[in-house]
This record gives sequence, C-alpha cells and structure tokens, in this order.
Amino acid sequence: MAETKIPKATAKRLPIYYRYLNILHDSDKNRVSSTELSEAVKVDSATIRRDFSYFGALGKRGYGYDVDSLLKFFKKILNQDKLTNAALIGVGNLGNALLNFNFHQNSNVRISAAFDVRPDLANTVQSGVPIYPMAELRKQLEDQQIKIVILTVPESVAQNVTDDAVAGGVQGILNFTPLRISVPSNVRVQNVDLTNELQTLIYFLDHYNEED
Amino acid sequence: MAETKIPKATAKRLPIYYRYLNILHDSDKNRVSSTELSEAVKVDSATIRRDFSYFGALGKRGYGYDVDSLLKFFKKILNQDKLTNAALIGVGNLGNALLNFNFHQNSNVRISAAFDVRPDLANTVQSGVPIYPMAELRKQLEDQQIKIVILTVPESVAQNVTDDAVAGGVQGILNFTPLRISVPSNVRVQNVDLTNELQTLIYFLDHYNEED
DNA sequence: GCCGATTTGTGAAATAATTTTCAATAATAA
DNA sequence: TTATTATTGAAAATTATTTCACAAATCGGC
Repeated sequence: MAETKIPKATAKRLPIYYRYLNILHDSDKNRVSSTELSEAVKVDSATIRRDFSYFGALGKRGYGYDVDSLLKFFKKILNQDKLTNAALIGVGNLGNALLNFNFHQNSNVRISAAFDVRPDLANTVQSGVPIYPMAELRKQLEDQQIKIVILTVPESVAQNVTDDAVAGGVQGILNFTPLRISVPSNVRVQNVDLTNELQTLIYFLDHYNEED
Repeated sequence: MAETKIPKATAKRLPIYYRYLNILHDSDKNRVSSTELSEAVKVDSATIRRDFSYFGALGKRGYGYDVDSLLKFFKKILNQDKLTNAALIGVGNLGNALLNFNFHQNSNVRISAAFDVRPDLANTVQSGVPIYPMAELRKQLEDQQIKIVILTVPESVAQNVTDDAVAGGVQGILNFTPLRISVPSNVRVQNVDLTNELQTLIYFLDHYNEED
C-alpha cells in the first residue's frame, strides 16, 4: 500500500513541501529548484532532492521541478485531494481554539464532530461543529466512520477516552495531553506537547549556544 | 557551557523524563528502573539508559534510579529551578488559548507579557497577563529581559514580527505559524505546526499500515 | 558473608538520516 | 551548433541514533 517505505524523517517533511508548493502555485510560478525550495522551507537542498527521489524522478536535470505536477503529485500522496473528517474530543480551552482554528483553510481536514462531558455543551453547535456528549463517543465515531481524533481532554481521563476512541475504530490520534497514551500497534499517535516544546527550547538555549 | 553536547534526540526527551519523575515523586515512589520508566514514557529502556548516561552514572546497578536525586538533577538541567518569563505575540484564537493554558502549572515558564495589534486589546489584562500594543514589542522585550517568545500571529506578519523580536534580544521562538521564519544563527526556533501534524498523521495512516 | 536475582552502563552492531560528490542532462547564450 | 551554466539523481561517505547483549555492580534473603 505504499511506495516502498519512505523514511519517517522524509514523511514528516512532505506537508512542508506541499504547503510551499501551494504558495508557488498561487503566485503563478511554474518551476522551482531544490535550492530555491531549500531557502523557503529551511531544509538542505540535497535533503530535498533525496526526499523527492524516493518517489521517483520528479524533476528534470538542468531545469528543476515543475510546480504544478509536483503539487498534483504531493496532493495525491498526502490525500489532500479528498476531505478527511476528524473528531475533536474535549472542548475546553485548547479544544475551542482548535475548533476555531479551522484546519480546512490550509488543508483538507475538517473537524466534523466534537465531544465533551459538560452537559451544557452537549447537543449544541460550536463554530459550526456539533458537540456530542461523551457517552456517544464510540457510537458516533463508528457511525460517522471517523478515523482521526484530536485529543484535548484533561490528562486524567486521557487513557480512558483513548480506549473508547480506539474501540470506535479510530486509527490516528493527535494527542495534546502530556500523557503518553497506550494504544494497539495499528493505531498511530502523534504527540503535541506544548510544555515539552517550551522546555526543550529552554534547554537548547542554555546548553547549545550558537548553532545546532 | 554544556555537559559535552548531548545529542539533540536525547535533549528532546528530557522534559518527558522530567515530567514522569515528578509524577513518581508525587506518589512517593523513591526508586525506578529504566524498564518501568520505559513503559510510562514509551521510550525503549536501552535508550533511556543511554540518555541518562550522557550525564554520568546516575543510577545504581541492580537497583535502578533514585527518583528524588534524578528529579533534582533534571530540574537543574532543564532550568526548572528558576522561573522563566516568556512573551506571547498575537492574542487571537490560539494565542488566547495559550494564555489560559498556563504553562506554569506544569513547568516554570510563565507568560509575563503579551502583544497584539488590536487597539481594543492593548493595555488590557487577559488571564492575568498584560497586553501591550505591538509597537512596544521591542522595547518591552528589552526592558523585561524576555528571551523567549511564543509566536501566534497571522502568517503574513510572522517574519516582520520575528525581526522585531530578534531586535529586542529574543533567543528562542516557539513558532506556531506555518511560515518557516528566518533568524540569525544564535536564535533558536521550535516549530509547532498543527496542520502539518495532522497531515503527517494522515500520511502515516495511509502508507504505513501496521506498526512503524 | 554468600547466592541468586536485578539492573545499570556501555562497547559494538545495526539502523536511520544527512551530506558530499559528481556524472548526466537540460536550458541558454554565443 | 557548440560552449557554458544550471540542476537533478544517485552512489558513497559521513554522522546521528537506536538497539543488542553482557560484564559488573548492587540488593535482599538466608
């Protein structure tokens, strides 16, 4: 089901490339070199060429890459040619911000359902997204065939909620809680830990003066 | 200024360890093995031992690690024994959520100043944090000696604001915009790109069925 | 004090990711 | 047409990170 396993490091860069290709496209550029891309996305040009080459020969020597065909290619690869529905669990502080954030503007991901324990939120609509009571989590995920959830619940309930979501058939979790949740091996977790990021930043500042 | 250069990959895991050590400490455990830690933080135990070993022999063979002394050690390393002030630039959707988020609960980072272009926000206090007009950015950063900023402005102004912040002496930037900002080599940028994370997750789901 | 069970710390091996280098090719200028 | 310049793709070299596997140290019970 894949183009012979792309390195993880490469996979993580694909959305970055995709995004910049869109910008080029919108400004009517029709060719781009790895050097030029490198400037914009802050990735070494050799790394970019290497990344691209995993997918075959996408460019032309002496010319560069054709923006439109590269864009079309990555759109396909990243599944951005169809809409992906995601659910948001936990409409608190951060959850609310993400509801407003509207991923849809930049990508073909849409939060199509949200869940919260608070009774006053259940069965309302926030930022155009229907909020369901937590008790319906599993059922709604199943019914709506949602494969991706964004987890913005308090840490204390994160594992329970995760188990429910997994039971509902979820395959990918964007985990905003600091808890390292446990999931079966066929479920993928992407952690976004804000406190962590800040602490790492501070560590680097204190211990890696100048450069990397 | 460092303990002979810790690998970057290790540095990124330090806050994860630190966090779990706090949990152990709070539940009055006084020893922990790399295997036990491994379960909780989802990092291979050999990797944990290797990570720790960069700082010297922190454990005891046949025993494990002493929670309190390890905690004390990491607290020092991560600068969590002093309060670090940060500024938040852009009090919009996400910015507001982060103001409420209160990093201080889990770490010794505090947002002590925020900035926004909107005149009705300037000179108010939101979630206990004073909001300054954008024009004062450089001056306030200098006066308050703030070295870390959280960037939650629209992409279109991200580079300009960054340049201002750098002029104000900032050394670390937690960048929530999708733009890969340009900074001098002595300034460190940590990118948190939510759309990216979601797209990467989708890519993994579609192309890496079962396991990594 | 001795013995068996644990568990670290670390060389060495394996794996992953980046960077260098350069031949091949395309575009452009002369 | 031909020479010059730009640029990719890929092999090789390098660097970074993880994992294996085991000797050495420590603990706890007897």
